[in-house]
This record gives sequence, C-alpha cells and structure tokens, in this order.
Amino acid sequence: MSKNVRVRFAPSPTGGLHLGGVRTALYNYLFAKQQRGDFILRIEDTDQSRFVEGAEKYITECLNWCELIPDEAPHIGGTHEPYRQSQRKEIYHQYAMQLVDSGHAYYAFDTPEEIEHMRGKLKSEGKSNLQYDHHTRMLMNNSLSRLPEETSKAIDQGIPYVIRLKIDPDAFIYFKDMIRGEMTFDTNNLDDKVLLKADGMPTYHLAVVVDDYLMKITHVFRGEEWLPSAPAHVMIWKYLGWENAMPQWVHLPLILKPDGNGKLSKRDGDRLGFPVFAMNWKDPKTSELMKGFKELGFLPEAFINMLAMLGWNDGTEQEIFNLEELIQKFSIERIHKAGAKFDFEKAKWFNHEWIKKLPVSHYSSRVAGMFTEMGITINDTEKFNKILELVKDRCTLLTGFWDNAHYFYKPPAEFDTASLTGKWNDDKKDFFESFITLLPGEAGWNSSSLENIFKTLAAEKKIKAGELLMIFRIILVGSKTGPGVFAIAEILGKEETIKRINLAIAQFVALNIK
RNA sequence: GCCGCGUUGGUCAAGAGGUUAAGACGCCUCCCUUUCACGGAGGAAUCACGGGUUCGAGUCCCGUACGUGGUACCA
Repeated sequence: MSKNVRVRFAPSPTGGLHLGGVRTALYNYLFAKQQRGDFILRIEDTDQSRFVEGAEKYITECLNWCELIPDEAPHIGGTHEPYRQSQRKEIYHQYAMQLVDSGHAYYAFDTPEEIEHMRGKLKSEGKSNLQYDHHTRMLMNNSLSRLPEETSKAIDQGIPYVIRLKIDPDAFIYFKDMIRGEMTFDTNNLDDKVLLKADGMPTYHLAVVVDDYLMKITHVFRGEEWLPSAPAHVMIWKYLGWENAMPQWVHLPLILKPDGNGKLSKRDGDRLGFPVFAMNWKDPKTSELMKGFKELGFLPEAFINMLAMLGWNDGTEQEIFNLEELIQKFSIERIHKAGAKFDFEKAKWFNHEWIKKLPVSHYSSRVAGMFTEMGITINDTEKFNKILELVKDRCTLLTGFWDNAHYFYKPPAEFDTASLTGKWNDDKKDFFESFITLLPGEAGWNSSSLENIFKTLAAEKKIKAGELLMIFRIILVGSKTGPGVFAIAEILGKEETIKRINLAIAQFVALNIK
C-alpha cells in the first residue's frame, strides 16, 4: 500500500505572492489532487524581523482567487496544527536538543562580529572556503572547542547562543531529485548550518525537516534555489533518524527575468511594465502598491494556465488547459530542467484565449465592477452580456472591455475628425437626415433590417455604402473601429441612435468638417 | 572565489541515435471583413562551442564558454 500523498506550499509571509510562488503552489496542488492526496498550506514565519502584517491573509486570498484551496491551513485547520511555524517553537527546540544529545549538533556562542573576523582572516590567508564548518569549528567559540563545564556555565549565564548542525566530513550524500535525477554532494563542502537562532526560533533548515516529518509530507516541491541546501536537509533527516520517512525531492526550475539576468523579482514588474504579483499588494510599511495580475484584468483560469505551461507541457500541442485537465495531465517527469524567462506577451495571449473561450456570464460581474469604477452603473445584465459578447474578441484583458464598450453607455465625447476629412459633405449630411426619418418602430429594430434600410437609401441617393458605413460608425462610436455598425445600433436602440446622429451632424457642422 | 544546476529560433517549447528539427507567442505578407478584431493561408528565425563514442549525434561522454542559483542567526 502506497503512502497517502501529502504536499505543502510553504511561503513566508514577507510580502506579496509572486509568479514563482503561485506556480510552486500550483504544481503542489496539481500533484496532490491528481494523487488524491492532501495539499497543505504552512506559513514559514520564523524570521520575526521580516514579518509583514497582512501577508498571510493576502497569500490565502491569492490561493482562493486561483482556486488552489488547501486541505489544511492556518485558517482552515487540520490534523497537524498549528500550521504557523512561529507557533511551533517548542517542537523545534525539542528536536534541536535531540541532535545535540546525539552529537549531531552543538552550541555556538560566536557573535556575528567574531564570525566576520574569522571570514576576514581566512580570506587574507587566501582561503576560498570561508564557511563555519569542520575546518573552522574547533577555532571558534562553541561547545565542541570548549570544555563541557564551560559550555554549561555560559548557558547558565545567559550568554546568547545558536545551535549548529555538525556535518561529518569526508562523506558523500546521495539523494534523488525527481527532476534532475541522482544528486551527489561532498560533505566537505557543507557548512555547519545554524539550526536554532539566538532568539530561540528555528532556521528554515530545521523547521522544514521537522515539519515535513511531523506533517507526513511525501513530496517536497520547491524552487531550485533550495537545491544547494538540500544535502544539509538530507543530513538532518538522517541525524534525526527519519531517513525512511524522507520525502521525494522536486526542485522546480526558476522563473527568470525576460531580459536576461536572474530570477524574476518584485522590482522587475515596475521596471519592465508588467505585474509579478498575483494580486495587488500594498506594502503596509511603505504604502507602496505593487500591481497584480488580477487587477490588471487577468482571469484566474488564464493566470493558472499560463503558469502551468511555464516549465511544463503534456507533450502534445495543447496549450489551453483548465484546472481539471491540468490535474489529470500533470506529471513531474515532464517538468523542464531549465529556468524559463517570463513572457508577458504570451501571458496576455493566454488571457485573450480564456476571454474568448469562457461564457461572458463567467466574468461579466467583474467587468461590470470596472464600469462602476469608471462612473457607469450597469443595471441591465442581459444587455451588458450581449455587449460583452459582441466585443470580447478584441479584449486581451478584462480592463479592455471598458475601452471597447464604453461607448454603448455614453455618446462619443469626441470624433475621429481626421478620418472624416474629405468624406463628409452635404450629400452625406442629407443621407443621414433622411435615414433617421426612415427608422422603424421598436418591433422591427434589429441590425439586419437596419442594414437593409441603410443600403437601399444609399443606392437611392447614389452614394457608396462603404463611405457611409465608416461615417455612421464614427457618428455612433467616435472612432472607426469596433464591431459591425448595425449591431452597435441595434444595441443602442432607436432613440439613442437618432440622438447620436443628430448630435454628430451638429458637431460636424460646428467643426466645419469638409 | 568556492559549490551546485542548466543551455533547441527573440520568448515558451516538442524531440529520449537515423525527422525536411513539431507547435505556440511575438514579428512580417496575403485572404476574409466596405473598419478594427476574430478567423484562415504563408514567411523570416534555432540545436552555445570544441573534442570524442558511433555507419550515423540536438539526442550519449568529456572539456570550454555562457547563463543561473547558493555561499546569512532570510526564506
């Protein structure tokens, strides 16, 4: 019988959730759901100095927006509570002590200055390895270099200390990464990582291992930036005697900046003009607002789809997947090894595809909200949806609906007069004045009958329909782009259409367009 | 510096020794549409380099280059 799959997404609440974070959460989620396992949200808040108010709430809101709902989480609960590491302090302390007792960890009393001094000294001696490790530890101030009595005395006196992992030299650590295969590390290159900080909090290294063990995590999906410390984690699993329960490692490739160097960071969004956060994030300390994909007009379906494809594909030509399909088809074997540069153009393409694919009713209330913000209240949902349906092909972002449909709710404020020059004359004016007298009653008000009347009249007046069509469009919309004119007029209604024709004629005359 | 990881068009990528090296985004041309978009048809553009192994290498091995991550009492 195979173990029940349990995975965790373990962000630290230090700010907004960016692309890479959401993708890690997504891959965790997809794998868990595919294997009918559990997806756990654990908050890694062991660094009190970096704690940011509201970040945890923001993270859960992002996951909700993306529909990546955890089975266990701080706000949901679960059988392995608590899910915030800051509330598990004693647990880590207990295991740190176990490591000390078994000789795999030790007390270290060095101040940051002393460590700095050691590094400086090593450097001046031309050493390239400046680590606190088996080479240097006997030279430092710790329970290994001191007599036991001295150590207990220092502890009793309340001298601050950390607990460090004691890495045994001259050995190799082997482990398998599900993306990269067999990994080998020489323990001589590993340092004695701090396990427990002077403030009593664990470092990430101790906390992940302890929690992954206690929470029965079977697969660890995390960014590739963790690969160099993975051997230390494996050592902790061993030293704690849990080697048989060790999870499978899945180190995900990084999401890189579009323009070359480095992993995508929060700053790149501003610099290159695209969001890196899932949703708007306002830093409580600086009040700085970082834009989010959601507010920019992304659909969660598109956001997730785009992220899933950044580093994974199912081997076919299919690119558009919904969550359900992703759950079915996701496979660790098909995750790429190399990092991927983020491409905002492609991200927008995914959104466009989803806008076209989904029924407008799926997002019309969100779009209506945007109209409200622009000062137009939508009362008639049916009509609104009809409008959205008419223009959705030309909207890449949800915010694009405003640009492409606002004219249905207010007459054009200005006209594309440049396109009118040379086209507008008294004959055309006469045509539109005649046209409005021919408009049918409400019952016959539809685009095809309108088109009929329009073209018959044009033939009678011996004017080319093409030129009239363009003018008609400018009259109704203000510009020469958009869906079919008669479809626009149909939605506008008879009164509004007549009103706009009169208004435009008056304007054209006033502006003396020829 | 040291230690890892990686490298197929500008970008995302298929490819598991024998292919005319898919497809998508973006770009360009044309068609459709009396507009724009959608849709359709085309086009330009790629295996980082050097050595092996092999009858044969984008695919395997070794080097080099480049990129990237780590090197914290941050995660």
